[in-house]
Amino acid sequence: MHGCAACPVRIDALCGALETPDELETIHRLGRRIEVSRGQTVVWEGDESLVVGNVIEGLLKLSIISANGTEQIVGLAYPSDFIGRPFGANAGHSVTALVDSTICVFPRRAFDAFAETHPQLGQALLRRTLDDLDRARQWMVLLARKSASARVASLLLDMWDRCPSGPDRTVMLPLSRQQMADLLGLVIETVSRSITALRDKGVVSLPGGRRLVVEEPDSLKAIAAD
Amino acid sequence: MHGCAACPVRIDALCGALETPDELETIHRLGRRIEVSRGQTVVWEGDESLVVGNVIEGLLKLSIISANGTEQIVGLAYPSDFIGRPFGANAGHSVTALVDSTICVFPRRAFDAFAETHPQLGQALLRRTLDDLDRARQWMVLLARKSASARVASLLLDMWDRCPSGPDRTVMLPLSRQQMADLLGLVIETVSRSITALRDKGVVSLPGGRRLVVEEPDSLKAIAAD
DNA sequence: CGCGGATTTGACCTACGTCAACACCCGTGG
DNA sequence: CCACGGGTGTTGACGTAGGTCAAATCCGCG
Repeated sequence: MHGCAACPVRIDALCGALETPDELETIHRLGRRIEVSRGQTVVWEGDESLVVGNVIEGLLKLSIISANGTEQIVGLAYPSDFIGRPFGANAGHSVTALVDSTICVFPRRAFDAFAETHPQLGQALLRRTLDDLDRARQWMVLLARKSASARVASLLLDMWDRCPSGPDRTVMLPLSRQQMADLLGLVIETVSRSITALRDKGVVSLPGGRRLVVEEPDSLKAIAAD
Repeated sequence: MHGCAACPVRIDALCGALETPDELETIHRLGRRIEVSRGQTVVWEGDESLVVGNVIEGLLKLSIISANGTEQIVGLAYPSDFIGRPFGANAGHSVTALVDSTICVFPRRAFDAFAETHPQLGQALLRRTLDDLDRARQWMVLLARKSASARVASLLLDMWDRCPSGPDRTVMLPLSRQQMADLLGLVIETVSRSITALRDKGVVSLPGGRRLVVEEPDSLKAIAAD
């Protein structure tokens, strides 16, 4: 028993769309809560997605290896986000844990069948996917048009409001410089230089250990805008 | 009467998911076939999408104006593609005709209601949206990692198999250099230079008037790969 | 203390952007 | 028939943001 009733993301995640005790019971029996450790991959680019599921805790990356060998991170999955590729098509990207995470997985075929017979769930997944698409397109603008410093500033702002942060304006950055670079379409040195430039301007400070303090949110927003 | 039965894209478009005569009749009464001329916008970025619909004939762009004023094309809509943003959220991008086109539009609210009561349609839209998302992420890799010439080569290949082309390897390019630049995250001069470089290498030839002949498909593919 | 990975810093180079001419294509009108 | 003009595309000269390569420096951990 993993207790959907006690699931910390039930309301926000896809399952929140299910209402009758009957439905909940069925999906409950389908799902299995698993722990994935940092670096572990749960879906491989190009393979049929064997599982789909919800992120309960942690952070995963969605990534594609480009022809020239560099990795591009095409999305992040935070708690309550849905991962995997339902309905037949092969996964367009890998899904890998960036930090130790716990996810609730369903066998893909069983999930497909369940979704087809429970319109509520299909509906909810559709809305979620439309939102993901909007976000992906917004990110395309960043990749295509923004300067390195604007990209970095955008990312830091993103993480500031999506990541566990202290009461002061401190964020614990979950990404290495390399991962930021993979996400922003830059190289590691450029990310590093951009961040130190922000520090030198007093916009952020770096108390060490992947901690970041946003000293001047407005300046950061201005830089992020381009 | 605009005759869904005679619609050239009915099978491929979203409506292909509807099966009973009853459903078809209902959606038929909801839809209206309209002509949009080159340059005309049917959905505005940031506004609530008043209409959604299917492209019947022509080509539209999905675009976002970035903070610094440059336009980024985040997608193209070919015949049988779905356009507009159902379900509440404001449109993340504008939709504008690149050439004179004809589309079949539905009032957004009525479509939303119809989709919620007809799971078949919701299902079909979900599959389509998942595909769009995969494509958008693939495009992110191009924008983030590929060289200018690889981007241009990728685009030419894309258009070669999606656009009406002669029995020889001739394509009628539907995009101006500016539009290609907006799509590829480049400036117009760079696009122009890349294309002439391809011509000089004998990979393509340009018989004038926006026509393009792919002389060496394999070379073009190699360049597109990076 | 010493090791290995992550991050920073520096010197240098190049792909692409910028700015400015110029050429081409086509319809209009003298 | 040719002159003209505006939109679209090409070419050239030049500058720079960010990539590359290499060397410190930092930091957590046995």
